[in-house]
Amino acid sequence: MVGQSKQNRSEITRRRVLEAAIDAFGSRGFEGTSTRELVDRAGVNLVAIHYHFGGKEALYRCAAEHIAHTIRERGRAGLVRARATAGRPDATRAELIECICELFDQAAAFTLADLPESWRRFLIREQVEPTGAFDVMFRAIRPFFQVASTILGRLIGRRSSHPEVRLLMMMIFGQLSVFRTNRAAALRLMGWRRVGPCELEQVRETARKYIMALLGEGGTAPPRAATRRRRRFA
Amino acid sequence: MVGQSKQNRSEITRRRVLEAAIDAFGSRGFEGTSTRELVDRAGVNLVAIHYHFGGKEALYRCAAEHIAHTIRERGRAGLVRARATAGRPDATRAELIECICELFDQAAAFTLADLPESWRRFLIREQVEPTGAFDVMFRAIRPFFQVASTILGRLIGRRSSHPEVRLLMMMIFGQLSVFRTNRAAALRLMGWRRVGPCELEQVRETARKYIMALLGEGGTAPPRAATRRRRRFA
DNA sequence: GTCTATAGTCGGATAGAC
DNA sequence: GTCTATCCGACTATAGAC
Repeated sequence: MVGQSKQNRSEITRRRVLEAAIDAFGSRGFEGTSTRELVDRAGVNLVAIHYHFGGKEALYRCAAEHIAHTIRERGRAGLVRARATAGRPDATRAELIECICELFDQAAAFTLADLPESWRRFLIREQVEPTGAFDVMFRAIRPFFQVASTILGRLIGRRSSHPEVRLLMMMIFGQLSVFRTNRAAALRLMGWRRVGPCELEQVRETARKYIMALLGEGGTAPPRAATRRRRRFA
Repeated sequence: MVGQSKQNRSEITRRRVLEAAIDAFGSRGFEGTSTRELVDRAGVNLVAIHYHFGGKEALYRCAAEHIAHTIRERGRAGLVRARATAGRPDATRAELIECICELFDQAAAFTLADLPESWRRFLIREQVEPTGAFDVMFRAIRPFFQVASTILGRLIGRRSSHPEVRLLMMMIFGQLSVFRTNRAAALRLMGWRRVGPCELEQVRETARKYIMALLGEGGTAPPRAATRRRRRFA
């Protein structure tokens, strides 16, 4: 029982440090974060970082791996569903469209709402100035883009690696991510105080409408299946 | 002559420090930048920062003001043209569409190509974690969005402050800015090495096409006036 | 495994000579 | 206006007690 408890304690310390690290690195960057502040927040001793991770830099890499792991876990189910549709040769156009809308819808929910603010900052930071940590996280995100380009490729009749497909994919993604990466400007211009459930819903509905338009399905856009989700406005 | 030369020298020092500051702050952030590194790059003495700006923090604010000033200068001409069209009650739909395309086209050229990489980072940093410096820069950017929402409002028949107009505007902007804010992922997914003139051209052409589609002008999209600009591919 | 104590480095800021 | 010299605080990392 004692040995078990000690192992757990070590694991708990690791976890606490890791979560405080993502939070702090995300908010103030690598240089802006001191290990003292970090261990204070985590409620562990100063040397815990060196003991458990080997140093500040190694901790940063572990933080990236933890984010990558979480993204993978969170996205797995949706990815499996999307791959199933994308791989079915007899999938109808309507099914493919619903599938791509659903995929971006989930991406929006995840990156704009579910993901904690500091995690979001961590990711953006690495996009703008990639260190080795970016590769680690990108490997977790890439499958989402791969299946998205497969579906979009089928919809516009080009192979998934065609520049036209990739541009379409990036630009649809941009329609969502602008509310994350240009958050300060977006909030001011939209007159929002934050990107909460109500705002997210507006973004999702609009994105869905625009995906249709970009795919040339302007007139036929059906409202999102009302049975699947009932979202309360905040 | 000597007095003149001294004044110039002072101005030159200020300018050198300011430019090195934007570069360094943009690349490594406020905390990640040391004043020693900064003055080395600028080729001035360590105390120049305190003498000319009053300290590291004050220098940061001045850097933001310098960026705001540059944006204003750079955007003035295009803004005047766009305002003229936007304010003309008899402007045709085709003219308004050309005007909004032109506006975003310029925004793309500016933010994706003309703006130095470190300036871009400075802006993104302030978007994600706004300090007082964001307000300074946003005041320079806002007029662009104001005229854009006026034009888009006329095109979709709503007042410029309507959420639908604002969402449309943000999402069109997102289509462009994704190549700046999610640059690391964008480069990998597009298979690009950088966002150079050739890549910019692809983004612009595609954005133009998609703006048409979002405005419901799918079938009638004319290619961009061929006489106005001949861009060499890199 | 966790702690205290401390080494060694580097940061921003200032005083005062020229 | 610009420089050198220096202060003092904060940082990461390590040694060694418990």
